[in-house]
Amino acid sequence: MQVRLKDIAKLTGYSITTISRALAGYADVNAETRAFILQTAHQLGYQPNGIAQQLRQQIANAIGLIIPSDAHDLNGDFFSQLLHGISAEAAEQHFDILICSALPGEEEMRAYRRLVGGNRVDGVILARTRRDDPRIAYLRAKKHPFVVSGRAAPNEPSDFPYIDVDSQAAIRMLVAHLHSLGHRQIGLILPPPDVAYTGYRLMGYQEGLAAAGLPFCADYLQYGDLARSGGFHAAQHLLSTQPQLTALIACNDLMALGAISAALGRGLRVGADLSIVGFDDLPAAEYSHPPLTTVRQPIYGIGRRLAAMLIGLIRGDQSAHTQIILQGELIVRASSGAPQTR
Amino acid sequence: MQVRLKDIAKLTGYSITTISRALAGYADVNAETRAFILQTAHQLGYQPNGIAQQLRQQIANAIGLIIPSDAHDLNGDFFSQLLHGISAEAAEQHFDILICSALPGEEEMRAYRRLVGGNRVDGVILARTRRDDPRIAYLRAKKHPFVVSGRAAPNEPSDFPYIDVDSQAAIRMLVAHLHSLGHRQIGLILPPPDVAYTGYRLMGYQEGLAAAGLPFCADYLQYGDLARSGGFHAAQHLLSTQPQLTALIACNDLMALGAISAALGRGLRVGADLSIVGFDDLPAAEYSHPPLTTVRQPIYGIGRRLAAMLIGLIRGDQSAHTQIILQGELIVRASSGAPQTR
DNA sequence: TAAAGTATCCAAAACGATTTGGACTTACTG
DNA sequence: CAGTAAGTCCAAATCGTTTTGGATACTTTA
Repeated sequence: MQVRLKDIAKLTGYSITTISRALAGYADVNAETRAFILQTAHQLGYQPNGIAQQLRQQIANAIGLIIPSDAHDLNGDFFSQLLHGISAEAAEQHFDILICSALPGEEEMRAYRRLVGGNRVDGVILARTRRDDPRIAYLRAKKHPFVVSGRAAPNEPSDFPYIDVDSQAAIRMLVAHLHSLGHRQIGLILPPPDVAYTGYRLMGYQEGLAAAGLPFCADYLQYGDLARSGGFHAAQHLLSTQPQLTALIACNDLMALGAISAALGRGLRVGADLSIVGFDDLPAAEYSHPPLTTVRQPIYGIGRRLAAMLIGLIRGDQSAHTQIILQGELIVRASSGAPQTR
Repeated sequence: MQVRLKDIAKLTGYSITTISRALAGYADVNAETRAFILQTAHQLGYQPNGIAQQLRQQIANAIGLIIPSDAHDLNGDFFSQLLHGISAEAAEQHFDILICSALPGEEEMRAYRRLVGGNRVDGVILARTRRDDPRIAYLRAKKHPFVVSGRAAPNEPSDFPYIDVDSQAAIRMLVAHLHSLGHRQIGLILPPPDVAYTGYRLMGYQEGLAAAGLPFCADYLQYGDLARSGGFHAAQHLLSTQPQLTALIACNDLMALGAISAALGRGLRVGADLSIVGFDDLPAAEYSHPPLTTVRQPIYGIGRRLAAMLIGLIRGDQSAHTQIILQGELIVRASSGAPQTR
């Protein structure tokens, strides 16, 4: 069934060693012999057994990605773009990606132990850092290569390689943008409190208000679940309890899209009666109605760079142990405009 | 560093065999001995080397998924929902998912050979079947377990296990829906011709027209790339060359969303001046403006069932070799309405 | 009391590759 | 012509498990 080195050896009359070395391109094999062996191998459709290679070489040529499966739809576009970037880079470097989804908590840690402790992957990419993240503690203790999409929360040490967007500055930028349009009452829809970057975004909001000389009001805050529905409900609540708001900042695009739905549902003209801005610049942002003002985060590129960093670490390149903070880019579209009183 | 059976053996004084059998729960190990071994193993943080287990047991406990990476964003929600379903089921059955992205063509086939021929996965899930799909030919020849999301094209044999939605009937349903609202000029935005299901959707359209007593007009057809931009451009073209159209059927939701953008951009009121319907019922459909009339396809559930089928096949359960065709569910929302002349 | 059974344990052989450390020829060098 | 170098090849060890086929000692049975 499966062709092994042994079969080629038997057929050609050479030893397994020679077959292996011929295929691997070592110089101590006669050119004719190698040609003969290569031809036979090809004829038999030989494909090395990856598992055996991995065992012998002690490398899996795979990186692990454990997806928090609580998100109803994995946060759709964000994850799929990140994954796309990761897998593109991994493919180029001949790495596979081992994915497994698990609920945060004990099940998730079991998955990490199986993949990491079980030597099934050479490194891991972590996404959606949480506060006091047990995964990071585990990987750090294991001294297993890993890179993270997103720093640790503000008051925690980020002593690991990561790529993150300066969301603090980005939110400041959004506040400034809205302030410059004339907005004075700006609400904020935050990610869940246990998400690591929530702190940065809240700080950015407060700094932005301060810079604009606007007061901070805790009633203008709402937490959402990062999905459309979370944004929808948060906006519903804010708009009914704080009708003086003329603008909403949602901490990601999906929640912004949900907020737009809520606003339209209440008969508000988004971009005029109410401005709504997001964060991510998902493909959906450009095609929403109205198109969404947001901060662009190069998710695909981040995925690629994360994979490249991780593979560098796996290969022992210590210079890959870096911490990168990217600046987001403000993308102004029609969902934000000067406030109008009807 | 890494704890092996040998280490536990040395520490406890028992043989590797006994350690292995104790951990595996065999009856020929004394209860006290087992307790002692288990405790020591736990103390050392023993985690079996998955690679070695795989080699010895000749199973990888992993299923493969090769993503066509041509799609700019992997078709975002669709893939991420499918993946979510697959990984949820796989996780429950203790299978991992090996993902690798590759451009359709030679690179893709290399990836298949590496994963399948290299014994790195026990089975493969195929998505986005294409006409005359070389991947299917390869897997069939290898007699490697695989399941497919989507049948082969209409004129090709579908002699493999799959799950598909009866998109022919679904498109008929959409045509009937639009016809019942009063539409007589209905355009169609199709997937690329090499996609296997394109044929079914076109047939459904033609049958729907026939059932409604409407003539078929080839000028009412446009091909898109399954992404928002494809729908946008296809709609642009149709609306400018065939201004008599009062309704557009897009063969997936993303293209429908793109088409809505195009229509709104031309100042049309979607659901009144122009009705637009889609296919999939992605999360985005519910939150679009106007909300999208579409046919629901249980993507997450399909992912789960595909994974369950595949794992059944891997375990040798021949009853898992089935072909399932699901009926879509018409979801009427505001993007379709009676045609109005302005 | 011999035979048969039971309870525990283990050495060695897999799984399929890579790599080490030579062996054996033949050709070159001083 | 002895000694060294170069060119080919290969047996065996190794990676970390699981499993086979006993071995050994102690109990029970006839």
